[in-house]
Amino acid sequence: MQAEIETKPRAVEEVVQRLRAAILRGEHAAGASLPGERDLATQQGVSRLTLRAAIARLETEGLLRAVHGSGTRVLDWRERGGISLITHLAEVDPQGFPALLRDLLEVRRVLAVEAIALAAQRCTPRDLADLRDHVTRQALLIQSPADYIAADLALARRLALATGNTALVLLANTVTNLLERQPAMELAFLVDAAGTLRFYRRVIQLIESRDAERARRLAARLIARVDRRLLARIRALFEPSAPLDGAAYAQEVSR
Amino acid sequence: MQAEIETKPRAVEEVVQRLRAAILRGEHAAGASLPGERDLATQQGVSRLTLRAAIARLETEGLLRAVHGSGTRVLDWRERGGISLITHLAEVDPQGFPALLRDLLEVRRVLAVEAIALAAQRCTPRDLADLRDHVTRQALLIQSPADYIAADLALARRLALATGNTALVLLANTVTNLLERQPAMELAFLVDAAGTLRFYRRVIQLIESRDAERARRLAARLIARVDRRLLARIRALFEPSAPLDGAAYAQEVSR
DNA sequence: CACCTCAACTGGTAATACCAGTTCAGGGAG
DNA sequence: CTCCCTGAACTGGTATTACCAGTTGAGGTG
Repeated sequence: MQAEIETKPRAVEEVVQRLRAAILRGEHAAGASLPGERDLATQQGVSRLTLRAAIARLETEGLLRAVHGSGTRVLDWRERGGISLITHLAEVDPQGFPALLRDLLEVRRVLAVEAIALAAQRCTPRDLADLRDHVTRQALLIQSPADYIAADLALARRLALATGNTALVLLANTVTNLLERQPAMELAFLVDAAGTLRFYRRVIQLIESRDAERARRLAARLIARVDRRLLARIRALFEPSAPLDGAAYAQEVSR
Repeated sequence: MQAEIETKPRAVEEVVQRLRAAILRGEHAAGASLPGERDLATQQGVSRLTLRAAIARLETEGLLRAVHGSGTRVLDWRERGGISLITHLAEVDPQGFPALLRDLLEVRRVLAVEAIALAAQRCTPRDLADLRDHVTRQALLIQSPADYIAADLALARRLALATGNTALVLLANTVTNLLERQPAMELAFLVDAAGTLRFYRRVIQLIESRDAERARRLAARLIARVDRRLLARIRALFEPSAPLDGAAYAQEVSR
């Protein structure tokens, strides 16, 4: 267990976060032009090179568009912003967390249901064994939140692999890679780790049945119920208390 | 119409493509280390700076992981690769295009069905008007493939916005941003542009009905049929002919 | 033999100069 | 006066060089 608690944040990373937060907060209006790279670099206290690296990343996130000779314009994140923004939106507006989680769960539900159905239809015996192994090993990590979460995300990747659908695999990777680095959202699943494990075991049973239609039907109900409970708990946490930062939230959620 | 036919590819872009293709082709084994940045830069004929920019992008795509002091390792794209790889997988293995398209359609179907249902349930009158406007305007572009595709992708974004689900909006943006730059896959939809427009009009009717459950049921059937037809045509195109490059493929598809 | 240390890797930043598109004001031709 | 065209002065893109900062592992030291 190589404790990765305090990885010193790189300069680029800090600039990215500052700029991203400023844009999401609307301090740079959509459509407006950013200051020139030379100015912005000194303004952020880094070299132009580092500033450029930051801009490049924000470009891939769909927040900026740099045009050679013209300038760097701020895009409307609702029009162009990529899925990687979803965790950072919660950072900018902590009160919006429950709403974002609801949205994310709505998407996860339909994707998970389809994944389960496809897996029931196409997964290999080896895929199935992998999934079973994974769940039993994850159960042992229930005391260690960080490892548990990592295992949880890895399980999602396994399920995607079991579908034989490359698009689903890549999509799962995109989201899990994201949550691995910004676990704030994934932490929500710790509110009922034991229940989640039972849920996984029933999902595996559905896949084992090899009946895609039945799996789809039952999984839809099952996940809808799980999501409702999860969301209710999260909303309850947000009712009385003040806005939470990541650490306090993690502590509260994991009890 | 500012003809954007020949935008000179930037150096970074070329390096990214070469490295990505090499990795996806397996020329750099997963888990292995890349040559040092100094060596790799001279080897690729660019400065170390440019090479670093390329590496940074491949990191966000989930193909590489650079560790300060240690080196840059190649990741297994099936484990970590993000959704942005889906278009490039087709470039590396043109024969796999129909399979990838099938996978992408399977995912699109469930997301689109859910989006339609959510839109029927929550969209504002303004959202609905936007959608209607968009379809009528898109119909006028049927003769101009590039514009038609752009409009098609924009419509997907509008639909996502109409759901009021932020996760869905960002996900739609991620995929459409991708396809805008690498239209190879989106071109498939040109095989039946007229049919697609009819399809859109029926979708809007479903949303207008404001009956989420009915919309979900009918949309699922509708999309399944559209996808089957589309896939059949694409497979037919790939049967007799040799591997196609982008231009030839576009010409063939749009007739 | 175990431990520690240090040199030689590795990637990360900085500073500077220059290349290459875009823009737009200003001047000349009609 | 209008139009076009040119060119300086922006903008982002690349190259070069030097140095900082983690990692690693071989070799010295207890």
